[in-house]
Amino acid sequence: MDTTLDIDLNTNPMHNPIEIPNVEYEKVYVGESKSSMKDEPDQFLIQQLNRMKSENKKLTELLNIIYGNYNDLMQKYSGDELLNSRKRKAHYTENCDNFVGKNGMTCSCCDEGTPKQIVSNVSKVYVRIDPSDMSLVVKDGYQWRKYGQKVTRDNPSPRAYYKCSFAPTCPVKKKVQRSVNDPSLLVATYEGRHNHKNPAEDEISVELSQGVTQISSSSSMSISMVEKMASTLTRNPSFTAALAAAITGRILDQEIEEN
DNA sequence: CGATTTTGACCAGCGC
DNA sequence: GCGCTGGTCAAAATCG
Repeated sequence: MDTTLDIDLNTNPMHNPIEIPNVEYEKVYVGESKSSMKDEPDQFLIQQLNRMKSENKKLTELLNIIYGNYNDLMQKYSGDELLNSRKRKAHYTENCDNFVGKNGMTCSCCDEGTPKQIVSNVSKVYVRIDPSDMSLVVKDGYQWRKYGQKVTRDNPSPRAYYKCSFAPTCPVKKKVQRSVNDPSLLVATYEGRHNHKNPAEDEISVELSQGVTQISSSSSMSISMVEKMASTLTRNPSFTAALAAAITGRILDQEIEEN
């Protein structure tokens, strides 16, 4: 059974059932004259900031909804293979699973069915890949160094072991292996949390700031430019990966707070 | 030439 | 204690 859920990273906020103040958005970009924008660049930036805050709030709400849906889903799948205990006693408790589709992703975590001593920074990410693709590579925005590969007993496909390239400063490790049931699904298990920024996120924030600078300095800007930016970002695998990482990080933070 | 990957050896936990 | 297994190490090979 395919448990992968897809979220379309579309550029149209109204696609989302949660309403985002798009009217205001259009007013800012289309309705205002060039001169007024030139006269009040600060006000324009403040409006931009407020709009982004508003969208951020909506995204947070959406995330909470996804979170709730995930809990429902995990209750149904409490006996699922994903939660099977390892033969070897684990020194951690899995507390977050993430699902990443090829064209989008959803994420949630905090399995209520797992033992209660929780809190470790272990998460799973599922990546849909081309079945003919034999590489065990999960593009998550971080740089990894492979330090081992093993064939495990319960899965004919090899498991690859990676450490963060920033090791030993950054203690994060990940294991990547094809799903035993679905060879087109890569299962990446992350252990620990990065103590540095995601290089891809840095890249994206640079792109974004450049874009905003370009918009605010342009007298002939249009919504198409914004759409183009959004399109560029959503087509960028690093962006979607970084988004997944950011969401995972947020959820883990929430989990730690709750415990 | 430095960084990364490959791969066999080694180590430790677990069940019997 | 022994064998099985997952995880890690480290030298050699490969890559850019």
